Amino acid sequence: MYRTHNCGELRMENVSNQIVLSGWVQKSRDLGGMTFVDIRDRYGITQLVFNMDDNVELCEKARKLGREFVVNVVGIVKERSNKNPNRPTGDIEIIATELTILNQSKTPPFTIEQDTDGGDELRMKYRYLDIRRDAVKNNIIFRSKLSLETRKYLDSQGFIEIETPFLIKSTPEGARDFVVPSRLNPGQFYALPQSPQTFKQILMVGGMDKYFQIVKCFRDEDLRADRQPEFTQIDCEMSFVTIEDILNTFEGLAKHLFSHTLNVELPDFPRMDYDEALKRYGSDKPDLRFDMEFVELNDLAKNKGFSVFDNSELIVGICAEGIADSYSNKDMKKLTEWMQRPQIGAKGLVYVKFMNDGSIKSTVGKFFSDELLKEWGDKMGAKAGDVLFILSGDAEKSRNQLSELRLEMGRRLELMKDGDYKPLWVLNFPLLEWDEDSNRFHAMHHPFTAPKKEEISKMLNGDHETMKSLKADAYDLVINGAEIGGGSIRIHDRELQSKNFDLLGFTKQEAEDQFGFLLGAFEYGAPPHGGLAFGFDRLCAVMNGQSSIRDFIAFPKNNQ
RNA sequence: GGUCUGGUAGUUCAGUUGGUUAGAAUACCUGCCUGUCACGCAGGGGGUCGCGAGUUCGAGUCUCGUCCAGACCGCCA
Repeated sequence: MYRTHNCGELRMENVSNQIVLSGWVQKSRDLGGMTFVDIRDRYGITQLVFNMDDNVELCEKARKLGREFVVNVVGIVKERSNKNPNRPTGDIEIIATELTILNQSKTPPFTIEQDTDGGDELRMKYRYLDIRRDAVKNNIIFRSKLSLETRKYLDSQGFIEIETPFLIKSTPEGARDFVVPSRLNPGQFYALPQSPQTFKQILMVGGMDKYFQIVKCFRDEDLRADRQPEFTQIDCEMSFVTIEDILNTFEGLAKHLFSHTLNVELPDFPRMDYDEALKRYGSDKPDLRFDMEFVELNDLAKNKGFSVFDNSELIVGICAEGIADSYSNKDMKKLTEWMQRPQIGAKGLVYVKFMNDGSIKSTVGKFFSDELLKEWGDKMGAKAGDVLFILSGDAEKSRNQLSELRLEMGRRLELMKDGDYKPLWVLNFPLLEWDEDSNRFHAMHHPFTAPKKEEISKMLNGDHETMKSLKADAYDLVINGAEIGGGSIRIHDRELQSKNFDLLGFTKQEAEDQFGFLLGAFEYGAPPHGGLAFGFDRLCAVMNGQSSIRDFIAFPKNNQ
């Protein structure tokens, strides 16, 4: 009648017409011959009822069950009769003949239920109790399924899973390394890999054309809700491929995973240039579950006598639908203050309300005529009832700030719906990023990323400004505004790689010391190659509509 | 490293302009009830208000310091 479950609180087995249940029970009440034992929602039934009938001894035992016990119950299953027609049916009744208490439990510090009353700190301290909760357990089961499906798909595509070392030589740039003292070389340290990047490139030189690994990576940086210092990547690399091959292969992986774990069939992923993403959404990882695109107003708002706008590099806005009448002046003031918090740092927030009665209210109403404001509205697709939010100033800053506002309005207007998945490839990232503080270039992706083919000559001969504009064959997969993965075509030529290290401020000696093994490998006919890595924890979280990755990790790190 | 928010019963929280013996819900214990399903009823135990100093006749409440937690920024090639 019931199959055996290995992965639940209750293990059910048929034993000669009897059923044996093992697991945790939570509460019980002696009901004079019948004991009700609540368990957590599972198997689609709301609870099990252990019917002890007139077995006084069992009743006494069951009665003593306090908050959490591990029990073995032997009994016969029957569908519950339900005398109250208003109550839902489907409960299962067990006519119990034996009840063995396998172990007892102290009163748990928080309720072990779907909606627990435990705070984060408490749940982490008693993670072994927390994991018993379906909310966490199902996540961890999902994670297992996801890694299994990843291996199935990549195997079907001819990929080979290869392990790379964890105790390695430290590499500079990027995040801080975790270090491990070396016994054989006192005073020296191993580093833990921030990613298997160089190893997988060496595997390409070694002819392992399609490599993958589900691998732990380590970065000694502060935590976030979607960031842990040790995290898991689906790390991949392929030889003799174009960007198109890589995108198609891993779009295929993403589709396979959605299809085989969530039963969601994703349409082909749209693609967008990095530059376009910034222009339209102010972000290199736009959340496409809702529109609210940026509209630039320089031509309609600049040099019309409002000095703040006149002195701005960019005037850009978004249109939030249907809130003109519901957002009071006070709400607007609060929103402005929210934008002015140091974390966002907007100087101010201009709004134009198109009221439902046809009137227009705006913070800049005395500088611009209603006709002109109407023109802005038309350009931005505003209807009666909508509000324009406008920022101005430095182009990059304004776009960043407006992007935060866009997401906030998306949250407030509940435009990000559960079960809605909007993937996006963001393409053609810049190769280099100028860092004002250290007065040098950083690799936007990493130092092994290749410039686009047509940029190579510029890269070899160009001046400083040219370097800033170089584009790379680098790409990110974004789903619902979360960066799920990224990768690039790599440099496979020793000279070009040396030039790149040079641009990044490495001396010849440093490059040789740090990456000599890779440069050396390139001299033996390194094939053109490229790849990418998916953030496994984030993928789990995004697929389940959760913003924190913590509950997909059995033993997440606490903040120090 | 920075900004902000918080720390009160096992737990989640409330606590007014500083003013009797610091409350609620839930959990826990005892008894009653028994076809319940957030069962119900009656009773009970449980708090160094994070820690330290200060102001005051009087501090959970105000000030300073400190510790811890969380969010965000920095950081995350």
